[in-house]
Amino acid sequence: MPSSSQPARVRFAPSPTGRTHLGSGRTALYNYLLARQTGGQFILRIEDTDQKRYVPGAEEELMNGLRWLGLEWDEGPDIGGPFGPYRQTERRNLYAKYARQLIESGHAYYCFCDSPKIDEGDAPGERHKHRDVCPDRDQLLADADARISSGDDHVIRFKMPIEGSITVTDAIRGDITVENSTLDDYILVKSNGLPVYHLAVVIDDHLMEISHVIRTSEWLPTFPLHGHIYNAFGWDQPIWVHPSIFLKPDGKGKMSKRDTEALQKEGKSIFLGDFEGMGYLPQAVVNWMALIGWSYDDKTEFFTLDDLIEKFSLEKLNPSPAAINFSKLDHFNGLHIREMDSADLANLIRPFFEKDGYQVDDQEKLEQIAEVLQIRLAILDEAPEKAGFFFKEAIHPEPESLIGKKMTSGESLAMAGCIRELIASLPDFSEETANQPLRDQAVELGLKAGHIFGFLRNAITAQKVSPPIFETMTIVGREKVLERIDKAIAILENLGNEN
RNA sequence: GCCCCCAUCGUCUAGUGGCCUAGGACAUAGCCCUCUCAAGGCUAAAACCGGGGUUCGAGUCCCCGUGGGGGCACCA
Repeated sequence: MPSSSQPARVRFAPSPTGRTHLGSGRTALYNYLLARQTGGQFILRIEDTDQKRYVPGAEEELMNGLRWLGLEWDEGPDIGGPFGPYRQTERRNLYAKYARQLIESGHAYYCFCDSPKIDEGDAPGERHKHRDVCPDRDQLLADADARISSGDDHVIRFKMPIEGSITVTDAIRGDITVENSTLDDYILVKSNGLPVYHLAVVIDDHLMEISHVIRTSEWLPTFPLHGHIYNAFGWDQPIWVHPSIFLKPDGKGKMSKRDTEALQKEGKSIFLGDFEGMGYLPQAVVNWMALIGWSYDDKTEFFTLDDLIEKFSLEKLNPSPAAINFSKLDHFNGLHIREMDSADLANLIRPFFEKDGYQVDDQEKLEQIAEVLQIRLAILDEAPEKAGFFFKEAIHPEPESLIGKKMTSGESLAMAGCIRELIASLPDFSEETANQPLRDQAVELGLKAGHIFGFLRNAITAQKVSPPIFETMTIVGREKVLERIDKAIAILENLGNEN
């Protein structure tokens, strides 16, 4: 059931201050889903009013990450749109007019205090409220204007009502009422003339006709302020939605820089830009993220992006904070790998083989390998360790691995000879033609089929686990299979000579 | 410290007063299948934070505790 029948205009509005996290990915996803479901627009807006924290390249990584996930935006800094510009620093001239409007209507004031000094040394708990000490709060506008024209440094602050309360409504939590006495005269425009988030977000969301603001619960504490600003302008508020934040895997707090680094040491990461290289599918990441804080029903968990567009609903968002769980991502990745076309899988695993130094020049072979790997892979990254032997010129099985359970090296050698002869003598080589004869051979030798398969596995792959042996041999090819058996025989002979 | 939010298996969750003897999924263990490994199938263990109300009846509503989380910048 759609959350809203009206087309939603939603935005994802990150600030380019660092690498893009999973949490941002999920926020973007929810916005995207609502837009697509209702036939509305998904807008990308860059909130870069803090030049000090600006990180070059962050914007590019962000866009790459969203595109990798499949979240294409309809309006944004790179593609433009009817409500542009979509980068706040490019909108800077817009904000002054609105700030002045707030001042003239008595909802804001010029403040000439040196507030950093006022607060200096105060512990957060002891910090007094600015509005209780500010001498400029009730200054005549004419006087303030005179000081400004004489060049006095100033900021613009919201004139928070001293009494009363405000009620704002969050779509997943309901009404939230806060006493104005617990709020303060927040800065709206910095002394450099740029607006802070609180002002810019309200103005931009209003001008861009945003219908739903979906952002994480970190914004809940300043949510009442945003409500006040809307009221001061006399504007209608959008529908507010604050999905909960992600907690680190142990559930104790959100990811810190230290946690992030620790995670990377275990080969994991919460940066969107890292998932592809780690071997995850965007479909799986989307599926996984969507389900941290949202659910469809009591049993369905596998979703494609299209499924999510159809099934997503604001009503099923969960208000409580949720720990991220990488083993579940692995599981979803496996599910999505199994769902895909094996030729596509081949192209996806290729770079992982190449990264490990394998020469992948035979596309047909790669596709056969992909087919065999498809149900055995949870993470693409595992492909080389499971199937690297297919690309090796020569393999080196451990001598002991060629000796069957409860068999001597001599018996194993004899068995190997019989197997070699049989495989070489087959008119045609395939599972159909080789399976039964090999099993018969085992019986003839008084052995179990497992002995023969085990020997072949070790001789051909030099691994104790591998894909099913017939599929493996088919891909390797009879010629190379015989070569490797010969090598194994030589190893066994050598072993016999030593004894 | 102050403000705000949250509270069902280890984790993600279903549950909107009787359908709950609390359902699903991941992870864990066992079994089946089986040439190894997977995949798949079956099974097991595993939760309503506590106390008060309201009600014929509470996981579900209210209050208080407790616990967890977030925020308290001329950052977003």
